[in-house]
Amino acid sequence: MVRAGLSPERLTRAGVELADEVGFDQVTVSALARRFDVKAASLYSHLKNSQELKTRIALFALEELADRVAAALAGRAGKDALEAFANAYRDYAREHPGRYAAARLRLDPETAAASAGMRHSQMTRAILRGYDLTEPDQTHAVRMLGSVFHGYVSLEQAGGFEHSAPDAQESWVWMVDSLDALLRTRSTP
Amino acid sequence: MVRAGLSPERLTRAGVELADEVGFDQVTVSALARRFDVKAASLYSHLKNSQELKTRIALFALEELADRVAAALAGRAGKDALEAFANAYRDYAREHPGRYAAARLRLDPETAAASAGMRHSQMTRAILRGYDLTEPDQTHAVRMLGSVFHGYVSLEQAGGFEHSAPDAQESWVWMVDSLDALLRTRSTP
DNA sequence: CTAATTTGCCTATAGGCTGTAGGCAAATGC
DNA sequence: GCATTTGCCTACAGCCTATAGGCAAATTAG
Repeated sequence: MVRAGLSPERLTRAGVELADEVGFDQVTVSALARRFDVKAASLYSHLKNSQELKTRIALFALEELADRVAAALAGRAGKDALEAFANAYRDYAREHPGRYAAARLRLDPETAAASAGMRHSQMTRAILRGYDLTEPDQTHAVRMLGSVFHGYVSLEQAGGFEHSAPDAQESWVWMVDSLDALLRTRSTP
Repeated sequence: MVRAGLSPERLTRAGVELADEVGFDQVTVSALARRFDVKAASLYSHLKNSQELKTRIALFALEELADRVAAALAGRAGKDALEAFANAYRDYAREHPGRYAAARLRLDPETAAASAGMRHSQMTRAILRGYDLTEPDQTHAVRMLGSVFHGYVSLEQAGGFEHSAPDAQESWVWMVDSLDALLRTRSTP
């Protein structure tokens, strides 16, 4: 009986791919075991439980998304940075719907603190440096950007803009434009 | 053996309450049966399957939320209407997290068409009458408002603003203010 | 008012997922 | 080569969805 060569890392990787294929909430220990042609019970030597699997996938997605956003932001400022940030976010969600859903998993405080979550908020704040906002406006703006991008991507993924004109892409551009204008209005140079 | 007096309507009502108590995705046929002190199999005379239960709860929530928003909007216009709309939305999510989650369930096209979903987009458009937007800006604005309100409420519910100052309420007011300013900027009287 | 029918909830059952316990064989170390 | 460790296995228990068929309560008909 040849061994499958399981490990937490390989299981996480496969879980990440499974999430994109069948949806994050369809990721189960059973389905993952089938993918390795192994019995479900065997996975419990490598994973404490299914929650740990989901958390690992979420952490992977948060990290990957942060990397992408960081790459997109490199060398950009102002509206350019805002657009790059917005598009990195939306593109990731479109390319990897399961990973994006995973990234929204609610983590327990200590896991969240050790996650790439901090990088995300730091990068959002970095964008706002181009707009000269002072506290508490900066925090308000961070929350607003997070809300609008997440909200849009989430509604788009749910098919909310599918059967109506104009194209979702147009609204996205309009929205990012509008946010840029708004932030410039709020800036105190 | 005294009968429990089940019906699709009573089951839906109880499901709605269960959703707020334990979370929408913890609503199961089994849990609902326990609540009526009845075996799970008995519910299948009244419900086709668990999907139907969830859909019914979603439709109830959409309707109830639309009613609330309609009441909040009555007699208001402009920024006043925008604030009322925003608050009706957020308050509902805070008071009834399970119902709010249910309202976000993806419905199949024909069910969606027969739902209160249309009322929601019509009411959003009604608010924008106060800002003299022309197409396609109006559609873009409808999508943006939907995104930002849903996004904020969703992040707030996920605890995203819990451990940081200032209070989530302050950011909300700031955001609604900003959206009003933005829409006025975009208006073409 | 009783008898027939319908309706409502039951038990039994099957299949899927999570998770634990204990077993055997492959890999590793001495 | 032999002992130990490791990895995946079977078996099982508990909970969930869903179907089939049964019996008794409620309703309708004569």
